[in-house]
Amino acid sequence: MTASTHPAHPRRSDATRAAILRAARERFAADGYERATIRAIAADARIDPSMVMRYYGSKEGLFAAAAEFDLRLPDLTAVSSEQLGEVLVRHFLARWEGDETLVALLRAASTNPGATERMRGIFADQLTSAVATFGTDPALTARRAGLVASQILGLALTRYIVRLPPMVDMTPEELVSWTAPTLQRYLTGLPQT
Amino acid sequence: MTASTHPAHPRRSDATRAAILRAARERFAADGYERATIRAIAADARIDPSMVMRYYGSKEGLFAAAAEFDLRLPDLTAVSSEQLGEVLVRHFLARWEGDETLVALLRAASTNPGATERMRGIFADQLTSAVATFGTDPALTARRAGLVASQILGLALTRYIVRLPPMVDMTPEELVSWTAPTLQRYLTGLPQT
DNA sequence: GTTGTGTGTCAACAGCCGTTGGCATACGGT
DNA sequence: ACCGTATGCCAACGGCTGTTGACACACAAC
Repeated sequence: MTASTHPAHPRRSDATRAAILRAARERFAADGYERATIRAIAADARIDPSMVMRYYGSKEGLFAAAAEFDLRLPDLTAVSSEQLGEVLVRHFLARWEGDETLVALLRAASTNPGATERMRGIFADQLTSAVATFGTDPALTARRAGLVASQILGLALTRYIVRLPPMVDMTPEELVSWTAPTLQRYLTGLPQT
Repeated sequence: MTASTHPAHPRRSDATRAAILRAARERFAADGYERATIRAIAADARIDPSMVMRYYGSKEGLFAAAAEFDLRLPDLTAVSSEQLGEVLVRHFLARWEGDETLVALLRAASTNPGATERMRGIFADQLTSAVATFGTDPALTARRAGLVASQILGLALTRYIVRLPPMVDMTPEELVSWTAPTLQRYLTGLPQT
């Protein structure tokens, strides 16, 4: 976003901006929105707190920048219909383990209204539209996506936030093999009663 | 706890204590741990903030009292083994809809370490021991309980915290019919791979 | 070299927070 | 009627927070 838009004028402060963003993501992920203070984030980035204000306007603005996120869902039309569940869990797990942005967003979503809405938007928009790509009953796609979100977010909550021992100890592959059938049924199973 | 232990000496302040606790649960459920201020809770209870300190010692103490919770899981040995999932979801949904304590605990668990540990304890102890009552492979009971927790907590997170529209709109019975088979498989299904 | 602009530091403000101690009042036992 | 105790309010403290404005320095353009 920063360097790519103005390649001729790379700002000297781009490194600082990036350092702030990285520290912010760490703190938000570890402490949640209200406990993560601008002073602590600035200290992590070895910079004065006022710089954060200058570059991101406010704490809300900083969080908005730090929680920018794209699920990068794969093209589900290219997946055989009986493997949808497995592909989805595997993708989400990889996305979660490799990027703390989602953990930051999830932690903050419980207390910060803005974060809640962003989380809701991500899963309502990106996931629902992905589910809609393969043709099922349009009236059902929304709740199929909602149910998938409930299991995916429950997985993340118990593994990364609450850290329930069995959920932490299981390997990604074990988690996939247990939860893939669940998602598969939510996605393609017959509507229940 | 208060009146029952000393039935001969009902404190005159029991009503105040209860009012504080009720207001605290509401605020913690609505705002989370850090945004729920003692001043706001005291105002809701129409009382001075210092009273909260006198009766509960500190904000942590107040939260500990407000988040006291028992899942009251039914005796699963009395349930036919193919109905375990349905019974469990129905019980949890009823417990969640009727008592905001769990929502308060869940909201706080994302940011407050004490709340996280309590949540972990509740689901690790109460749920695991309930799952252990009907005889399955003891080596698997912990992860079965963990998986059940992931779907149950994911349900609560998407319905009561993030408020994903499809998860909010579904009736409890619809939720039961969709998720009961999931829990059933986590509880009694064959170990995957 | 001068000027202008971007980058960074420092000190401080106002506000809210949890928490404390003192003081008034009402109650219950004798 | 008296006294100890419980209950409640009030004012204030110290600390931390997001945020702001003034000031110092570095760099690029001309």
